[in-house]
Amino acid sequence: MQAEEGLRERLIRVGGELLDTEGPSGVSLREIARHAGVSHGAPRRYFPTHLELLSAIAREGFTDLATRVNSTLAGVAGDPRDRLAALARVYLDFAATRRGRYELMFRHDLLESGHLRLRDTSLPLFRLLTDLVAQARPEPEPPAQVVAGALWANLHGLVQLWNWGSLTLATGATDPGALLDATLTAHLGPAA
Amino acid sequence: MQAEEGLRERLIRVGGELLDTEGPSGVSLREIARHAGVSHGAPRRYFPTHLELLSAIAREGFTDLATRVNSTLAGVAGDPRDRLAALARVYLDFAATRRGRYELMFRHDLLESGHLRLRDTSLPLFRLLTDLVAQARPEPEPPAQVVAGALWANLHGLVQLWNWGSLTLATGATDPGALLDATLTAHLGPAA
DNA sequence: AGAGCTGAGTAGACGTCGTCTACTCAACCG
DNA sequence: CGGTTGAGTAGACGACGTCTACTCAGCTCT
Repeated sequence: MQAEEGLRERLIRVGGELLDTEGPSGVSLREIARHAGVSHGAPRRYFPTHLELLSAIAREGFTDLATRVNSTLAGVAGDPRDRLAALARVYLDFAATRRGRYELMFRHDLLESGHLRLRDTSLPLFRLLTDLVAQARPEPEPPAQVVAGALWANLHGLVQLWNWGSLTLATGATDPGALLDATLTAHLGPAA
Repeated sequence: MQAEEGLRERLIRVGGELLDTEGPSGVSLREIARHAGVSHGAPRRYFPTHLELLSAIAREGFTDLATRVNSTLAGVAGDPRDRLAALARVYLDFAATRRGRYELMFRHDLLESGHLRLRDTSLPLFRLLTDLVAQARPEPEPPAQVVAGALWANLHGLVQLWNWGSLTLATGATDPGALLDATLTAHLGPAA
């Protein structure tokens, strides 16, 4: 049984669904309101501006991603390299299946990142990544933070270029798995 | 002496300038027309739709990037590793100084990538990258195309996250140089 | 019980946007 | 000199984000 859902939660939910089905351009304030069954002015009570509604949806996306990562990692004990690979796969899968949300999450021009403390939800994820890198790569140089940054950038770029279709065209690959393996090997050394 | 500039070229030019000064959201069709000193309907004769004007601007961005890369590479002879590093630096510099254009170039939701043969201008760049990788990394595995794809993804992600400010916050770095070095070393092996 | 307040949502207006269409008007051609 | 064409203008349309005035049910306080 679901707890009764207020308009605020409904707007976030409907907005997220619309984002995945219609893409970021189809998610106007009025369209979300229509799908939620309220007038176009109603969202204003909870989200003074379109930006803030979108930011709330993005925020929910980050917490959702964090939840998935954590629950996946709970099931992969042991070798930090394997855990890192699992994390990367969850990341790619999230970006593929919740594509609209993922795009929004990194469209900083649409987000009021500062005010809504969006980073509070993305920073723990990065810390987790850094910790795993430090465990998987005992060498002190370059620092784990730097490797983690490069690795994250690589994952993020992989997703972007893949979703855009550039990598399919350029490398002829049919799924990003091979590129993911190359990425992990490059940053962490060969798999055990 | 400049050849006389038609409205078509003027729209692309002021659009690009506006993009760098105001960001992607400020570049409405009407705003470009205003800055070009024509009525809001005038662009329609050359660009039937807003999308096509933006695509033309993005296309010009790709050819500009290619020009910069080629002229830089012409001045860096010898070691393919050095040439690759130079290419990467030009890429990052382009993204930083012509930030608005760079953002647009990878906003596939705003671009009619297929129709305008946008990829015709980006594909040669990737071929160049692949060739340099093949020269810099004689090992056959993983294939140069895969390494080049991963490297490009890494560069692209580096730019995105850097411009967003995420990497500054997460890694404490003050410029992306350290991450770039780590990236190149990861994908190509240690520098000579 | 009845008056007054409050909070949630409605409805209409405003300016801007992209697009469409009808028009002006100078240049050119026979 | 009449007619055509091509470049740009001007006004309309619907959709958008925002703002503001309003309704109206539910609550409290005597």
